Amino acid sequence: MPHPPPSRSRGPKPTRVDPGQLLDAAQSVFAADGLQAASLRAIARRAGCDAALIYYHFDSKEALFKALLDRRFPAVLRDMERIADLEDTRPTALRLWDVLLAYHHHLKDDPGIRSMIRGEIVRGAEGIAHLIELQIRPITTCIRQIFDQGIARGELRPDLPPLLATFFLVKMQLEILDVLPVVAQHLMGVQPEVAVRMGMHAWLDLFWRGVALDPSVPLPTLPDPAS
Amino acid sequence: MPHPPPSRSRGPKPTRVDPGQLLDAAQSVFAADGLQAASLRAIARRAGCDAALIYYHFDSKEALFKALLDRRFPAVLRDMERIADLEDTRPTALRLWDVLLAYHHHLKDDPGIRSMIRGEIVRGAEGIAHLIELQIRPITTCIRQIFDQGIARGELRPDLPPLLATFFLVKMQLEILDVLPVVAQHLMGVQPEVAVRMGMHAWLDLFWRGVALDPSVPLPTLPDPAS
DNA sequence: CACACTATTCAACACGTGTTGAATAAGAGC
DNA sequence: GCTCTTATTCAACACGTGTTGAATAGTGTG
Repeated sequence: MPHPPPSRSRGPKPTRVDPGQLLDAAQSVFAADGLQAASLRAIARRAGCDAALIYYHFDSKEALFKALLDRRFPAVLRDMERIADLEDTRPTALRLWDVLLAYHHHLKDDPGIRSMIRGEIVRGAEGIAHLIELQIRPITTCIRQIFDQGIARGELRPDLPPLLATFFLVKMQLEILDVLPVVAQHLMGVQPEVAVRMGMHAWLDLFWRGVALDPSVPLPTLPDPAS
Repeated sequence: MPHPPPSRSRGPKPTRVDPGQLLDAAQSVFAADGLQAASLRAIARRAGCDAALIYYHFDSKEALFKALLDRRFPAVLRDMERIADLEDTRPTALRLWDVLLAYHHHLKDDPGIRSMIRGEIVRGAEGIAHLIELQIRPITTCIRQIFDQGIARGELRPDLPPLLATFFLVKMQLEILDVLPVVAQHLMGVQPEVAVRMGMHAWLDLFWRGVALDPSVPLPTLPDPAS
């Protein structure tokens, strides 16, 4: 008997699994395991369906990940465009702090996307590199504009290389989100959120002295990141 | 005929494959693919032997990786201990630059170890985390001492948090080695070594202003990293 | 009621993985 | 020349992977 019972479980369920739920599941599994190590079966398990269903909604694992980026990055870009607005005349230090806060807000709960992007960049990935550049470049362009404006307004050193400054600012913020909590817990026994908060303040403090035209002017009071 | 020819190729080869060669092969494959993605068969192919031979010299993939760390880190630690020596009375800025140079010298050709360590830290790896801490902690302790000495000598801000400063200094150096070359090539069309050199100089310039007691004293001339 | 469409699962495929046990060739020691 | 040890390969195992094609249950439409 090769056909034991004709298995009653096929066909649409009463509770449908829409693509959004699949993306949610994919996000948390990617977040926990990374792009390479995350398996479609694990994602399906989390979404409460079979792995094959993913292929009904998406073309491939890579397409699933691409959809994840498409869902997440526009919001980050919108925030950055707001901060980089020419009519924003607040002190540059505050605007740079807002940049850090925006990264914190959008990416703090998604180590998967952070490590993924970084990993693909480091590996010089041919596959989705152009996509990443498509999503990331507009964001870094905004930040670069903030530096240019800060120089023009006489708040920043005129010899500051904006591209490297941008790299330093956001790269360290990502490392504060990714690495610092683990290191701080091991070495200081400090809770992750505390480590991130302390790290962000210390980083902008150091960075500001590094880029300001007059490092002796103190930083304005910076609001803690919302947890 | 289940036994076609009794296959002449077993037994020791005239050209032996000693563990050192296996480590060399492992290093470059880990470097290219990362710990998780690197396969023993790929390592064996590179070493010109069968994957099973790895199990003759090492207990497992993880033990192979551990041996790799054991071979590499003592040299880094020795350099750091030299730089952190209390009798080194050179300007603190120069000593910090030496720290960057040491990282550059020992790790510039080994993205594998860099990404691996970082990856395991980020993942909060239980498995080899204690090992990593065993190898890494002494190194960071040295750097921390340089900061403490710099504060005591009146060169650095007394309110500087040494642990976070250490984190910032070396984390960015690693990102300059890992990420900056790729980003710089994409965005500025600059050669990798040039990007690293520019990045290191710009980073110490920014960092020094951030940590110095008097940011207005200029940096001494810093020698380029040897390529 | 019948038909088409949609969302879902099942079973399999081909492949790659870390790992192991047995077989075996070369060299060393007696 | 025999034997023991060492270094090596082969073949397989059990498993996990991304992916596909067919089967099927529910839903909406004519």
